[in-house]
Amino acid sequence: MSTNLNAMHARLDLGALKTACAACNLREICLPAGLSPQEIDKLDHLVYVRRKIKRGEALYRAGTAFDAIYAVRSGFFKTRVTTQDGRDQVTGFSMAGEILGMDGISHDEYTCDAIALEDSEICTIPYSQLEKLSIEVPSLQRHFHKVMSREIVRENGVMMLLGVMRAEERLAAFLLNLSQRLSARGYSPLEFNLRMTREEIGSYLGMKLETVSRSFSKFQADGLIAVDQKYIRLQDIDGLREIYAHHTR
Amino acid sequence: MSTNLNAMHARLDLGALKTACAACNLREICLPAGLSPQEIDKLDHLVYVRRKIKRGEALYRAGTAFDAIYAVRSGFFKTRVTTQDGRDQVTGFSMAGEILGMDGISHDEYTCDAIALEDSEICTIPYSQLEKLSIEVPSLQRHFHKVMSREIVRENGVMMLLGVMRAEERLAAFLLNLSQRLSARGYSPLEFNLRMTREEIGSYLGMKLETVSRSFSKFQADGLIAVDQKYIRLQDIDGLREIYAHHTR
DNA sequence: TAGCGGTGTTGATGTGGATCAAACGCCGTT
DNA sequence: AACGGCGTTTGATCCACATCAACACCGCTA
Repeated sequence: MSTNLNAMHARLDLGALKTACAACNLREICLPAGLSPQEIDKLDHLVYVRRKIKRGEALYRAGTAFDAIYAVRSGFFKTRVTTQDGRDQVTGFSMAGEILGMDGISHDEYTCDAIALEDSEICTIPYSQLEKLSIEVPSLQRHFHKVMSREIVRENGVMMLLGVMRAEERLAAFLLNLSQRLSARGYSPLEFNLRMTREEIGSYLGMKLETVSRSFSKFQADGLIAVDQKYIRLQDIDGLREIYAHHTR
Repeated sequence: MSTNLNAMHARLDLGALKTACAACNLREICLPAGLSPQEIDKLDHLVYVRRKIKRGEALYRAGTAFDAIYAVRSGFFKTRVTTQDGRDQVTGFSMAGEILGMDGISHDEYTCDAIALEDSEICTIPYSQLEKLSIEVPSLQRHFHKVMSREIVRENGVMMLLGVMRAEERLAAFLLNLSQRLSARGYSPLEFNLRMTREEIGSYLGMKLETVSRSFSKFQADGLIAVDQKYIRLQDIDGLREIYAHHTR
């Protein structure tokens, strides 16, 4: 558990189990966004467990008792809901700095599964303590509300995708969204490796993996992107935007 | 403004502009759910504006400044998001006791339109005051979090609808959901009048109005429901459940 | 009482993407 | 180096739903 040779992050914990939002380079996009150094310090006392989740493992599963929300420290997750009969819908992909588990608040149990798509690390934020601290630190309360609200807005956007857009528009929207989020984290907005399979993309976008694959091929043929397995390079981002905006027909 | 001859609710305001959650028959399903009488009393000071919205009018629109959330007192709303090019997606329908406007928190402006589908009445809950009161009344904070979380979960369900279910399954899910919510409000779960058009149902469910109409006719032919324009009677609710559960194929 | 616009139903036809099927590349295993 | 399995690509075919079109109905207003 304390094999903290994970080079990139070793400086952050300095041998302590306790994490340090104050020293985390995600603090501007994660839960502490907008807090003062003093306030972040308080939050640090709350986020006391960092946990590693291996690729393929669940951070939590639908039906298990809710007691914490999670911040993705590193890695990549999908969330999905499943029906009795086993069909499932990917409801989102989460990357560093994003918050997971808010679906659990409503009924004191999680309603979806959160599965790591690569070896990942998360910070545990016990909900009861978050509630308490929100009372002491109004700006934390406000920011947490914003995080939840943002999730609502994001899901509205997905409903739009699924409800009115056609296959290629959805995929263009998906790529542009990924690009933008990677960019906000200091990565290249123009080239990246997908962490999910075609099938997972399809599930998220409400289409079959074959259609995802075909659309990728089409985009490549049209010079919009270069695809090599999971590696994607956006070659004509305006072209993609045009496809995305073009839910005119 | 004070033509409070609106028979059903006149007893509630007794000539005062101030609303009274304490006396509201929706208090068990609305924002005050779970609060003690003393706490509800505090909330009452906050919910000081009740407003009437006529059928077709907007409670708020995307892009306008956010400063309050709203509780539906009576009536019926749809929320929708619209793209530049005018296509829109109905993201939800709201009835008495449900909360609107939480999408506005994230970026200090509303991101969707909330349109009354019949003459309606809403309670305004200024957000800044809700924030303050949440600090004083932890159970209010908790319940508000639950309300937001429930919205996230609801939207997950819609994503499931849109992503993996076929037309008749979606419509069955829609009817069962309406039935359940009406039932929770003391109305008959077996017969009701739709407040929205076929087109609005279709937009919500990601299908065309013709398909909605055809599916209604199919259900009727199969003896599952009786349809007479907006009037719906559920005749075989288990049959509907079977269709809904049957996203096996 | 007629006319009219918004809404709903139903039929005929078209099509985007699903389904079915085959083959290939990549990767870890033996 | 051969093997098997998973993920992906691509082609052929199918079908659920969209689209196009005509008409019916209902509540208005005049």
